[in-house]
Amino acid sequence: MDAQPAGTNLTGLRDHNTALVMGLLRAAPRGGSRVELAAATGLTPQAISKIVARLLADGVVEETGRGTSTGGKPRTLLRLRPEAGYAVGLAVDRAETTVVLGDLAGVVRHEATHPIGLASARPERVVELLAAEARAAIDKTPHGSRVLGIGVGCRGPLDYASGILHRPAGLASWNRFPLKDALAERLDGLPVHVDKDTNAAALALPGTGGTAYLHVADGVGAGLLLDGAIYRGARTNAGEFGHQVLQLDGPECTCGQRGCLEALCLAALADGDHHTTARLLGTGAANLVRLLDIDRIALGGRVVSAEPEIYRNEVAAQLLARLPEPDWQHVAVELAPAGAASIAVGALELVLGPLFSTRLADR
Amino acid sequence: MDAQPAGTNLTGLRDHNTALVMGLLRAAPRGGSRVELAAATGLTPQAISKIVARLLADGVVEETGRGTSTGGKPRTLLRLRPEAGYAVGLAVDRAETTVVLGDLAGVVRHEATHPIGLASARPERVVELLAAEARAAIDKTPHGSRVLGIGVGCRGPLDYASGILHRPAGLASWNRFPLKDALAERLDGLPVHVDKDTNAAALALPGTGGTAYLHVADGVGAGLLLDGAIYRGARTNAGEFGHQVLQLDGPECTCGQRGCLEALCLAALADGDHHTTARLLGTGAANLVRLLDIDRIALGGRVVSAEPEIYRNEVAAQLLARLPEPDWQHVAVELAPAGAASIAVGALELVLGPLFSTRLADR
DNA sequence: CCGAGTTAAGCAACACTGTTGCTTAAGTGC
DNA sequence: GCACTTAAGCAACAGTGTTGCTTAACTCGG
Repeated sequence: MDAQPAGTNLTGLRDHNTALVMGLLRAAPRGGSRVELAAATGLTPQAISKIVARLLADGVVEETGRGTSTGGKPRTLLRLRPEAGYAVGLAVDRAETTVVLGDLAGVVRHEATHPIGLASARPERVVELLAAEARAAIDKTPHGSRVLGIGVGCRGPLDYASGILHRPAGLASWNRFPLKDALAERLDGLPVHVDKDTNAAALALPGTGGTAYLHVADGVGAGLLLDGAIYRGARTNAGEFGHQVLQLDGPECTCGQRGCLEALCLAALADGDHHTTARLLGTGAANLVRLLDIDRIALGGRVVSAEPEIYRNEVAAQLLARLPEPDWQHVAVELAPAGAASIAVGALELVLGPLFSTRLADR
Repeated sequence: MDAQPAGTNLTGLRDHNTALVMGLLRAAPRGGSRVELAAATGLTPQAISKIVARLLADGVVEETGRGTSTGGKPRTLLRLRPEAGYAVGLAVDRAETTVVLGDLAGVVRHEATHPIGLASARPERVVELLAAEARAAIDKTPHGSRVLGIGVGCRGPLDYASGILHRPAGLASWNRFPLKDALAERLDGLPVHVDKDTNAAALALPGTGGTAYLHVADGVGAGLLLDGAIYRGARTNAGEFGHQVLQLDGPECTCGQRGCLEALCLAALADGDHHTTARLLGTGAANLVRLLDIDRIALGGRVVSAEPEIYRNEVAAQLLARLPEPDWQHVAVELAPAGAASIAVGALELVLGPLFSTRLADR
């Protein structure tokens, strides 16, 4: 008789509804009103008034004027006060790091790239430099600002809960390195979240719902947004999209199998054949859509950025050809914003996301 | 500004905690105590006492004696009163239907199989017969019992929310048939849930957490239990495990692709080659494990039941060979209980499950 | 121009949740 | 037999969203 699920008390109830309201306001950049919030949450207008009053007192929300009347008193427009909180997002690659400072609304206030990466030095030294970069970003905020935490996107495998890396390819010295705790220690206990770069990139996508982000660079990976949240799996290592076998008797892959999607793609890329690579990616995507019934696919990564239209068109074409009912099973294929900055923006979301939605049993 | 997520009030809070307590008691067949419930939920003992008092008054829970003392007053043992509620589970196949009557604890009180299936007659007539079978099962309950609802497991595709079938293979007359509403209408509005047979089979598995149930019979499908709940996807049609492409230039499949796992398996089965079929299944399972980081796989379906040990051993062997770190990524491979009864038991769970856990934003 | 109608938002009292502080019940162990 | 320990209940409480009503602010028709 023990389990994860926790009971909830009045504090939890309040926090849940408050997060819900904040989330709705964030999703409405033009500003929402109390009435709309009441309709969207199912709570009474009076309850919303109380919640909003607390948020106004905390300086998290502000009134920005009046909407147009619909026959009576016009609605008072509300919006998040972006400067009520800041977060730092890091995209740590092998050779360089992109740092982003974002406000509560997720808008990037500052961005920089530095030649510090996982392969730059010993882990302890790299962490020191990363912490310094994070501090520098924090120093850009107005004096006395609330800093909510730091999100880091880097290559996996890693354990999300503990923030410990697990044998990252070609980076033996990082094996079992507690990146999360090491960073937190050097930043006075500021909350730190470390996730795979593919998950961070998926979080940077606009919109919500079910989406698979497919990443093609040195390898082929995926970030899965299922029911609006990153799906991580039992050992927080889900998303190994590239090592699905597509050709039983195919070429050997570094992972030990034969005919992995990644091995096939990299072989085609060696010939500069983006069309074949895209077709293979589309085939893998079709497998994924059928298994998970996902209705949106986003493509990103260095390779995709080289020939974005080829990838978008070819993947869309493969899905159309391979799914028996393209109208019922329609899948939107999009290009994700290019570059490491979007990973850093997604890392921000690791910090900000929990403020805007709670599952109400998370604590 | 609109979305699914609903705000929660005191009623929702109470229902959430109540369901949590009931769920913990169900999971502890030997009986739990108030103290244990408090520890497991994080609520205060007093709050648990109040919740338990309500459940005792409702007759849903009963005290069954005292536990052993640990130095002080012994704990009062509590357990669910199984006869506090009943549900009916139907496993509807092409040619026959298994009906199960289960109590609140999920124990089967009555079971029967009838030669009525989707292909037996026109849909309207079949629904009439199914409703009659459900009524017959309900009549086995003591007079005045509370009947909670009916769960149905049948072949897909179908829409879980509306309970409408969508072009089931070889059953054209059932296309777009509103099975859920038709059954509910003939059963005086009793709650009805209709889900794919593979999802029902997954729900029948003991234990919780992340599990993939792989089903091999006429076709190859899967039911995905992610984070303890059935994952259904955007159009509630997730689990199309059999139509993943494993061999790009393989034989043609009925779905229009080439080299689907299902096509390869069926070809091997035509030769009676269970070893090859099992090996292919294991390859597909490895793809799935890498994508979803699942730590438990259950095997079922008519074909598996014919040679269960071959399938278990071969799938386990494939996973061991194909996952680079068998200790970190250990996957338990089990055999699911055989037969249609287990699908019917899982269908029960469609009704009972929501009583024992709520996501607290489901309404 | 003005009053009726409409819509938004606040005030006050309320119902009901889990919490807190204390008491009572029912065992163990020296 | 008494001190100690653990379980469970009682009573008062803090704080949530709800209900009923009032006030604010705008539209519209005559």
